[in-house]
Amino acid sequence: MRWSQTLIPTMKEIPSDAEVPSHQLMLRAGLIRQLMAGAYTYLPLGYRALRKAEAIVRHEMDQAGAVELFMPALQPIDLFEKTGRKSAFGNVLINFTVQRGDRKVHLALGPTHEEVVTDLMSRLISSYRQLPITVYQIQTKFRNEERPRFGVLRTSEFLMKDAYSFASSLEQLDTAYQKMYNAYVRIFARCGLPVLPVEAESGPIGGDASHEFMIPAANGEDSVVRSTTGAYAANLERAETGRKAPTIETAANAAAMQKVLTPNATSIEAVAKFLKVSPTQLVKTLIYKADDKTVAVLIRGDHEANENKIRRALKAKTVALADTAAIEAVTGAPTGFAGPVGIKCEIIADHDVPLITNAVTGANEADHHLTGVNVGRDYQLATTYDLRNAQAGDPCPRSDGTLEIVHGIEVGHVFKLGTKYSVSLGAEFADEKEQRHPIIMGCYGIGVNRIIAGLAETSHDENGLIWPLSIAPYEVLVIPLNVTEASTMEVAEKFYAEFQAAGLDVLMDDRDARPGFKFKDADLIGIPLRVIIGGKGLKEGQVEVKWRTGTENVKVPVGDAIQTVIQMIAERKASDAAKVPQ
RNA sequence: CGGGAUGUAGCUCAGCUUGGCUAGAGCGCCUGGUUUGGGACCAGGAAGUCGCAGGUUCGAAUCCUGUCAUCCCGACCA
Repeated sequence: MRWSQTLIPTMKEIPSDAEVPSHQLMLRAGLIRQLMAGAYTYLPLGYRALRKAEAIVRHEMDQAGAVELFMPALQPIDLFEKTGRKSAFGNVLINFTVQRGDRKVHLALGPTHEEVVTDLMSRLISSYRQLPITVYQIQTKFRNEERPRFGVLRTSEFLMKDAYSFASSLEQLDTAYQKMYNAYVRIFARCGLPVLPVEAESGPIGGDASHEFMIPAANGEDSVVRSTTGAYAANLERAETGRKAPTIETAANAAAMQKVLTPNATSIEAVAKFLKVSPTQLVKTLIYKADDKTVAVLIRGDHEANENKIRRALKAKTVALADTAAIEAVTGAPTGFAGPVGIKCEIIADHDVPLITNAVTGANEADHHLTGVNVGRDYQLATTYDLRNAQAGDPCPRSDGTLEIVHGIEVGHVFKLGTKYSVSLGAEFADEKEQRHPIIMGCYGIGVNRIIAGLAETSHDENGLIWPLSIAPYEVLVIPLNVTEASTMEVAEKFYAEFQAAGLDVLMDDRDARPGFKFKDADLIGIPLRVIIGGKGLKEGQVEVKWRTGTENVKVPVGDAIQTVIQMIAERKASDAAKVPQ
């Protein structure tokens, strides 16, 4: 492609609306333009990169034995009503009614395709002999994000590769899951993305039933916990603290319990400040409604409760903070003064709570707290649980390392669904004894746009983008320094034609602009290999070749240059491919 | 949905506090010329419903009210 004949609107200045690096660079390099919050046009350069990512995803899905199909984005709302996800998605699900003749039809724009694919397979699968099978598509998804942000990282319309596996046994599901997991590792490696697979909230099957693939990045929306030894990585929602259940006994130096006046001190900070003690000395007593039961959850003052962990510890379906009436019913006091001593409900505690000697807790009485509270003497615990979010410095649950917290961009997710959708949509198969069972499913998503945005976010320098060869919109950029010089253009045109003939993706900057201007744009759009033709070099019979990441220009005789460039690209491809795990 | 900020030319911004003639600059764009190895220079030129609506006023980019949009923080995120 000739630069003058395509549309690459580079910008010298940073658009004021863009804050994160990927957004700034993708705008400046002419990859995207915004239509509205959360909706972006992919300009020619951006679309080429997106399609390259798409091609890698498609190739690896095919290699993993998944079969491609294409489902409608437009979906009937009743499928979502059957699975309960109309209310689960709430406002995120874009849905509306349209008039068809004399009736109204209620439609949704697919935020994902579990319903559609399960409905489809329920009609197509009848026997265990047809299983297992994995299908996938690459398609635009729609979600009415409450707050689209970070440019292209979080949008209301995005390209997703979604795959769904259908199995007749847990063993088949495990195999399908592992194939997808391995394919994901290869996909991100081929895209040049340093992803971290982390354990994620896993839903009904439990165990290692869900992994997210995270790009470590300062602007990532997810918090990821990882061990310094590399033995463990998990989403903060999921991460174990690595703490063990302590022996529950009253400390030898337990002080007497005292009731103290703490007017209007209802928060941990206020109480700590008022009594001049560290928040680590306090016990937070959170009153939860677990299904229909009211429960007091004890967490150390400086820790954050994790509702998923609480729900699992209580074996409840749902947990939510209790309302004021329920709190007053068990504490006999207004909100903010709950404590374990004398409370009228079940108590569960985090591992770190009984370790606090002479704790400060609420007194279950307005404007009062207790000091010198000790487990075993003042309140009783049978056991303790992991109920809080992990923190930096916690021990690693799998090794002798410690945990640290990093931010990450979620670019992929693999998930063992189980039978949630097949049960609600009646997708069943008959086994060899003609017994009917719900099909066991898995789902596997990749945000294709996030591959591009993630690269822009993490692979750049002060001059612009740095694309890996596999995703770069063009592999080679030919720069004739002066397009008004016939001798320069003769060489440039020959190179351009020969590179194309050799199957390289080549862009030629044929604009009548000064060299410095072209170099700045070249750095900005980040094409991996640059061939510079003109000036003194050409008089000496040489052209210059430079990697975007390199510091040195390599001078090559004009006659050898075509072969040299073709070879450099081939070698880089080979060395990139060698880094991809089998 | 709660909090904060911003809307003036394609982009970055000034002008607004204290209302006053034809609304400015840099970059970009067009024409001509000189230039040509890290975002050139000279001369000329085009381009703006000052987000939108209403109000106050002799007079509004500027003051008031409403509204829309965008960005950031938080809540939310199968």
